[in-house]
Amino acid sequence: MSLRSVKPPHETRTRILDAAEELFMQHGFESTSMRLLTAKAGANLAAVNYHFGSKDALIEAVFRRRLDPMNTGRIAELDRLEKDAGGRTLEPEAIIRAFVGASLRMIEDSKSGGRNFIRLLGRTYTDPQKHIRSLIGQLYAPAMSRFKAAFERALPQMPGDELVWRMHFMFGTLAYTLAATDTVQLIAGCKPEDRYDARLLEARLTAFLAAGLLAPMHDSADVKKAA
Amino acid sequence: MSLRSVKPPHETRTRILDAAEELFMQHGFESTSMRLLTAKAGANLAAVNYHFGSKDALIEAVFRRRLDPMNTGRIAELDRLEKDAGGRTLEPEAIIRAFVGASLRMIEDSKSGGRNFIRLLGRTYTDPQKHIRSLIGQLYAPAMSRFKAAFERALPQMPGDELVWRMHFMFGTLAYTLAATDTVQLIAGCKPEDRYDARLLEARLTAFLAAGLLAPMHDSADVKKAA
DNA sequence: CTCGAATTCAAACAAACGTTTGAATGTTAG
DNA sequence: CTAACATTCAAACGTTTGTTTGAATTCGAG
Repeated sequence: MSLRSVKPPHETRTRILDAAEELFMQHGFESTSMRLLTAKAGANLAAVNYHFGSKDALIEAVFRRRLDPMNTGRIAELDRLEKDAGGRTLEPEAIIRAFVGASLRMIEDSKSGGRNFIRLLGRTYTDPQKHIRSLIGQLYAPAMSRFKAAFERALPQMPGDELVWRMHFMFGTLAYTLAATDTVQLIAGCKPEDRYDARLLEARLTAFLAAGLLAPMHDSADVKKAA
Repeated sequence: MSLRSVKPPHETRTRILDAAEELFMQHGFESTSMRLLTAKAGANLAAVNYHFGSKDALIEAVFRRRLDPMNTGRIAELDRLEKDAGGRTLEPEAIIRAFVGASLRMIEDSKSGGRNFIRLLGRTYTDPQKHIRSLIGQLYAPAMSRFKAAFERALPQMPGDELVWRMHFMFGTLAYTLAATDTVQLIAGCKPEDRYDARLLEARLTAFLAAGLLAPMHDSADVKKAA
């Protein structure tokens, strides 16, 4: 009985998930073959089908493993904020920080594959395959409705459809910022040194999002007049 | 000599590009087979390799066909704005409108495949394959540096790295808004009726982006203190 | 140790992939 | 018409894909 035999519960299962996370991020779902994946995981080719059933089921497992804890953490953080505030209404910026903080905290974690996952996730919101998008949507639904309710309380004067759009814009900014690593940075001729100084990025991102969320309402008369 | 024989210069070439645009948008690059693509275009399986050389070269041609005119149009619009303004500095919101306008105008065009292309484009900024991202970056480079210079003139007090980040956020918001069709909308429980009323969307998007661009600077002391 | 379940393994499966080939067809100019 | 070129076509190429199989191996409980 060696020191290492402390009974890892699903060792190869976990190794496969880690390898999948990294390879899916690097090459995408289709371009990652089971042969490359299992080789990287140090497992047999048949291991994926044995442990997960199919490649599609593996993809689903990759997202469930991280997304469920991440979003329950978001909700818990929001609950904590509201409890601390007593009856007072929350600052919109505090709600934003609770949402983006969960993503940015995961990006700092380069030890486990959190960074890989966040970049993979950001790209998957716009994946061509409908069943993948609907899986993501399903995993996000509880947190999203919870945060929408919080924003509605914090911004009672904002029309419902306007809030939905501004949440959409905010979500898009976050997703793209985390997923796109070089495209615009290179174009703008910027050194990517502080790219993932998460604290500085959080300050910049939160300032941008809060201003956008609180932007003065567009004059709908202008829109109709111009039409 | 029938009426139809008015000598279309590259009929099948164009049909292939149109079919590729739609199928790449629906299923992605890898999941779109040459057999399905050529069948939809009404061409022979070998036609793609004959007219373009390879599947990768076809992908490149799909982007070049639309992206080059779109970005030269952006630059021309910006030139026009600056000429009309004489020596006065432009409003940041006007610069934003010149940039997003080109995308939104193309989305209104459902006759030709502009709408398909915009959604495909929005997803491709974060494509896993590096040579695809670098192609996009190369096609965007002239417009991007031109708009960066315009923003620098309009916002002389903003530090350079802050401007780069805020342009990155704006670009991401636009890209995601155009590419993501259902993910967040369904989550938020919103009817997608006015999804592509381009005029209303432009008003909403411009208001959000302008506010974000002009957001009060984050206090870097806060960032360092918290660290 | 022994048995039965869980896991790993090498090998093979049929299907689909992008690409190439060489002949057939269509088009244009002399 | 003929010659030369451009395009289309059916067929086949060699790889690679995700998955399955059945035997070998490992492992934990009686």
